[in-house]
Amino acid sequence: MPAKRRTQSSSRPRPPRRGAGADPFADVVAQLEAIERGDGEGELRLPGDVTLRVTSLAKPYFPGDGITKGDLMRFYVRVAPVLLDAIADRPLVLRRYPGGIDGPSFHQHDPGDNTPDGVRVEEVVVQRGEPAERRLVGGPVDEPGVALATLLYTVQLGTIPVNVWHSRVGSIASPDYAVLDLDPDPKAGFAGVIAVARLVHDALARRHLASAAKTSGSRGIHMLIPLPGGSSFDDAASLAEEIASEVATEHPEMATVERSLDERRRGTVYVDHLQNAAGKTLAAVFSVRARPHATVSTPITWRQVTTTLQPERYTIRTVTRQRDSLMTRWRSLMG
DNA sequence: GGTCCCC
DNA sequence: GGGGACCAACGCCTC
DNA sequence: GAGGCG
Repeated sequence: MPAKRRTQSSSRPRPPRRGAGADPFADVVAQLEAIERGDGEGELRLPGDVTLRVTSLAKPYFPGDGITKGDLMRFYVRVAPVLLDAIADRPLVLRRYPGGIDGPSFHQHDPGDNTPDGVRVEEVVVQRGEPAERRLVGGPVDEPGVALATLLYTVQLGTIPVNVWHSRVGSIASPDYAVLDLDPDPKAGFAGVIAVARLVHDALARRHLASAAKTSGSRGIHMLIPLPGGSSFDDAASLAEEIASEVATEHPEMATVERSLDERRRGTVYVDHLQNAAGKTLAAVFSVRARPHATVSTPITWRQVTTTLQPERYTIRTVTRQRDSLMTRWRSLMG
């Protein structure tokens, strides 16, 4: 059973707050709470006359933390003002955990032929010269009902992390960022990740390149480097390789680009530059990870990239409390 | 988690 | 209506 | 082509 939840004195949705903190989907949160308090099954009414059937909302997805499928859906609705922008027009790759994080999981690209009305499916040219394939695609920014339905449908299927392509339909061959994934050896720990992140940041700054950082939600940091329009995956891959190799060459005690676990020097941080390719995905900002405590990929500032930063402190619960400032932060980092 | 098929 | 079988990725690297 | 890796 889910953990005991505070009973609300009223089922009335909270009035939206003003400014950046406005909560345009408070009513959807309230609907999810009502359905979960009932038998866990129901029909969500979303903006633009879109509806979505949801089931099993009381099912524990993070059993050690009392976090249910309904809690996961509500979290995504609460960060939707930024998350929907981040995934708009991007093909989605599902990783489904139908029994929660302690059960089996599997990947899914093809959404099948029977997706509900209101959920966005597009024919996407996955590989140049190959026939287009059906893919779930993050809803367009000007259709919040479709965008929300598509996101929540993936969760309805048991998806936990929101994994998206680096490019968007309409310019599917052009990633809008390059990514470096900093992943510490167990001996390196997060202090090592922070040190290497600063080195990467400096290497980029020397080239007058901006970057944005977020916790991966796991043990590392994702660094995103916005690219000019029209950049290719080759452009992204070669930039990422150049930066990663430079840092690893200059600081072999701290950083490595060696992919083999056996060959990787202990105590180093793996600077993974190989994810810049068509069809590869990254956990979006505010994606929840299928890990204990429901950790969240959370924007961080350079002032915060210090040894006091503890990535495991960013969870569904803590990020919900700070969401207004965190959403504002990501908007200022990525425009 | 969803779908299809068969009892 | 219930139960059971079956389905659900991929790119890039090194060897 | 297989296996490792993410």
